[in-house]
Amino acid sequence: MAKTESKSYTPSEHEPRIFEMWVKGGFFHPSPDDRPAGQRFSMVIPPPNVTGALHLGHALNNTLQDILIRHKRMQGCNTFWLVGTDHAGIATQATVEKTIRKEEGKSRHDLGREELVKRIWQWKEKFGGRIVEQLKLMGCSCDYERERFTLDEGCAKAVRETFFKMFRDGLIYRGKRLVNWDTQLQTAVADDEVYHETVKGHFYHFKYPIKDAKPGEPTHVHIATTRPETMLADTAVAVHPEPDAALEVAETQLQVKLREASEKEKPAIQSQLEDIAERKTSLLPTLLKLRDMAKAGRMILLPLVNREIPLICDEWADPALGTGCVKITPGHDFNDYEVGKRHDLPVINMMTPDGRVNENGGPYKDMKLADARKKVVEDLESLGLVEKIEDRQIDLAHSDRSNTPIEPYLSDQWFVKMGDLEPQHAAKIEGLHGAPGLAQMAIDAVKSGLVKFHPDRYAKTYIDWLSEKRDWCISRQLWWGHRIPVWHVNLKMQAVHSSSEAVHEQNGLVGELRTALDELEQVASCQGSYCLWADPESPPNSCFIATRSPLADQILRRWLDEIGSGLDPVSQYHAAFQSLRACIRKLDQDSDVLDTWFSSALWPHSTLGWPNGECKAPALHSGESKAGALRSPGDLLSYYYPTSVLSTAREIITLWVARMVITGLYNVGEVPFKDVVIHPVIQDGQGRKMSKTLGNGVDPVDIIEEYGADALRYTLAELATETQDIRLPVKPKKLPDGRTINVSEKFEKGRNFCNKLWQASTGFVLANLEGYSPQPLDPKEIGLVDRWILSRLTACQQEVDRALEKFRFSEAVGAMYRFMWDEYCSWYIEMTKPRLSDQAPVFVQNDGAASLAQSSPTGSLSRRASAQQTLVYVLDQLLRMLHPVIPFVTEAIWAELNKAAPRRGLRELREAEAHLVAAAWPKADAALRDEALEAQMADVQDVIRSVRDIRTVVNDYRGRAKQPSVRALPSVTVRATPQICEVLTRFSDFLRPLAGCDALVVAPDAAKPAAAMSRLCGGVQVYAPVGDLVDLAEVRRTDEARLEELRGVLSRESARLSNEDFVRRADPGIVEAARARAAELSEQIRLLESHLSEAG
RNA sequence: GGGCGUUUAGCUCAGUUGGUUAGAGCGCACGGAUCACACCCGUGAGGUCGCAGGUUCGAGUCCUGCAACGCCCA
Repeated sequence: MAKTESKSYTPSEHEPRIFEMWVKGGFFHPSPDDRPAGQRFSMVIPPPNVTGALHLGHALNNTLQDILIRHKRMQGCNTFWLVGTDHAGIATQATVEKTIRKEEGKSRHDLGREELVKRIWQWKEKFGGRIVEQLKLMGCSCDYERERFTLDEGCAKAVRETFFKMFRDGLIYRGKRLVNWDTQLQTAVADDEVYHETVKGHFYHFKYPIKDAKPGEPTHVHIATTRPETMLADTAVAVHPEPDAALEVAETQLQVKLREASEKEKPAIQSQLEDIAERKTSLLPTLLKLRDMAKAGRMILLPLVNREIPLICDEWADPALGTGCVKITPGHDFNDYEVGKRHDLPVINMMTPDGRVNENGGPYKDMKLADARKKVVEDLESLGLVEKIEDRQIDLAHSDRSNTPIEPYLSDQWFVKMGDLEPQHAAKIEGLHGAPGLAQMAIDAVKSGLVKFHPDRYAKTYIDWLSEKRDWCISRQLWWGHRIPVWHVNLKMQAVHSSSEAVHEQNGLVGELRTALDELEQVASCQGSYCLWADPESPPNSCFIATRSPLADQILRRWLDEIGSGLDPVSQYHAAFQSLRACIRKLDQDSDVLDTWFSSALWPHSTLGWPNGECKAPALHSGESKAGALRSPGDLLSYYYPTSVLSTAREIITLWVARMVITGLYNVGEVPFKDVVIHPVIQDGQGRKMSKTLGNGVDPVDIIEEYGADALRYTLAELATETQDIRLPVKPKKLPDGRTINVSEKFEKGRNFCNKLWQASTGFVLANLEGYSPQPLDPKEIGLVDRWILSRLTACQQEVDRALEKFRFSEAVGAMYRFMWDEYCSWYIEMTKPRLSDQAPVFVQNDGAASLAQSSPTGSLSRRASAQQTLVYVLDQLLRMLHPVIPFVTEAIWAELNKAAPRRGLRELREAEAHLVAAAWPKADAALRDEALEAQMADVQDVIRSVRDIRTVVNDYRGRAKQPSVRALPSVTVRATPQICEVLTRFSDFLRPLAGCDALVVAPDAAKPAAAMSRLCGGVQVYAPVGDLVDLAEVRRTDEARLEELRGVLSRESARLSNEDFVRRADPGIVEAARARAAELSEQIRLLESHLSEAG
């Protein structure tokens, strides 16, 4: 029958109350104190998207962070882990908009900006707490009392201040750029919010008529496109300046490639070569003529819109592709935009923000792009200008957020300058600290080692990306986010005739405006709140005002209100307002918001209270803050900044890590963190990303429910090697309640580990503590086995320390696993059993030497007592070491251990700390390491394994022969060198029970029993007479096989040694070891041969 | 197209400065309800270290090339 009582560890019985205890105890909520910088440890969590739920990647990342912070907390550091979420602009707005559309059938425009933002906040309040709740379930020791949000007041302040500073420093500018436009959400989306997908499409070949074609000249130019409707905005057609040379180059390259290609690739290359040869005869003459015509400045009549556009020469037109000519649409294609810049072509936009044709599309105005495409093709067809339409696979960019195709779209955007500035300009910017530009400053921080990546190869990703120094587009056409703190000014220009007059007048008006703003600042006591900038790219009647504070905005808004209803003559602002009226015709607040990464970039210092200039920091007292409230920000910043470690995924090294370094240096003057840990990506068993659509995702909360938080953490930490991907085979599991969840049997290892620890601790150690009375011990004089486990404990501690130091989580966990499971449980605990049990004397009585092993310095400590004390001490150390990885079960055991054995230690006895979370990290005591003893123990283990092996072979045989198996061998004889015999004798106490034999004879010259099975290990021979139990002829085969194997090994070894080069050139130690090995092998072979011959 | 990574047992992965007979967990086979633990204990089988060259006395490890897969950036 199954056991009625389950004693397994049940995580759900412990986790909630333990977590509550930690939080109530204030262990996660530190206060700055007098600990020096070296004893402070802080981290900021990579803020998860507020709309999201925790996925396995978060679980991994937060496990690693929690391991780090718990480790440092136990080492006595003042530890602070800031938690919070990201407002995730587009993702959140899209989610809420979708809900509203579905539930109320309304668009954001129906609701209006204010209402939509209100709704998103409501939604955030309702669902935004989910992530933090999940972190709590995982046991993460974040400071939940200081939770932050990238859109909260403190972050808003930091965002405004940063924007204003950069604006003032000339690092922010406005420009017309082609952006990835999402016509559904009507916003620009960043490159990283775009994914590419191959779809079925067509390649349309059109003919454009050439104006005034002369005899002998082509009458039409042939172009091909996948997006016919964009022809409405064509501003040129390009042909290669040297089509003949270009074809030659292409041909030569292909020939080289053909020579080196594998047979498989050759046909494809061959056909490409044929194509080029064909082009040289059929296409090249026309291209050459067109080239000459382009040089002559000839024009093309763009059909349908009937516009004249130039034929130009540009290398973008590849004579080896398509028709050899290419239409140029700078307003709707990224490559064409570059061509347009080179040739100073006009840029025409033919699209409205919602993806229709605008007024530039003439008759096609208001049609959806897809409809316009059909109509354009039809109309060209009726004009006889369509040559052919091919089917083709097209790589199409899609918006990550709406899954609609991206349209390149020309629009006004704000940018941060990343590249190097003019030296005089750079020198004036304090925040650059002498660097030539923002990107370079961040590159230098890594190159100089101020910031280190782990694994260090990721520094390359970071540096390579920053080295492109591409400007950062920071505006998003959304409503959810930090509004760009800029006002657009339309100046009251008079009608002027020349551009120089206009600039002159602009200068004058801008000067007046500046004076008026200065006056406003005076009256409102907000000096330095406005920054004025006239954009040389914009028309002269415009300029921009950046505002530093909400107050600065309120004043401008009030001015607008009063302009509508009449200026208030008694207002303090009256005079300044009048001055404004004199120079401003129109004033609008910029409607865009900032890229979410702009606020994330400030996260490490904005959350610690930057900018603290105006913060009247109250004294910091623990226990009086409300969640979310920011207390004494200045103190946190000076105490915890720079943070210690940042742990994150590699995909945001560029988007986030690089930008945090930039703003940290720019705003605070110090890097935001010293070490960046990049963790691997978790994939499913087939190497695919986990995703909702594939349904292969694993929900950490499901894993916690199934296996416990510790099991989740253990397994994830063990997976965290330095590789970049890790695979986690996923399989669905049906729950009793009908739900199906994804689990992975990998987590069973974590669960089993926790259970094993629980069983060993509560079921064995704690169950054997009756009469526990510790005394100060001299570790040198305690029992051999105790010394052995202490030596192994020390080795493990050293390994764990080394691994954690280098952020090698998997190694640390592996070392602890092996120590706990193999050494503590499988060997040490088993070896204490004879000493703890009442039958212990049975194993010593006939063997005087054995008492040596158990002698204590004073003789007053019984064998049972010393075993108890060491068991407890090692468990104490083990729990401390494991706590950062599996905090719940260790804390649960700790409480039990404190009840049964509150005082513990070796040389000194101490009262254990009440809670493991705040207990001291165990220091490795090198004096406890005894490698000679470990080697002796290895011999003992070998003998034990040999005996067990013989017994298994015996029982295997008996099983097949339908005979009952034997529990222990009747007798075992061990022959070995006198030294080893002496060791074995000292350990003989537990040798017999562990090996499983009734009688044991150990002597260098012990008589070999007849009809014996043998095992050889090292210099030890183990014999067990088994003639009564098995048919020896049957068993003989294993010895023969073993003999064959040994001969093989010996022959390889001998060959090596007979190689003169090896003996001469190899390290002498290696040669010596090889000789010793060969000698030992020869001896083993000799013994085995004689054993076999004796056995007949 | 550029960069990075991976390829070792049926599966998931370790393998340090090149040097014993290449390891672990799971799975598999056999044995075990012995008084911590069947989420367990004991024993075992299972590997031409992706392929081809090279360096070296010696290569899973270093170098070159190739292949497959994955990720990032264009």
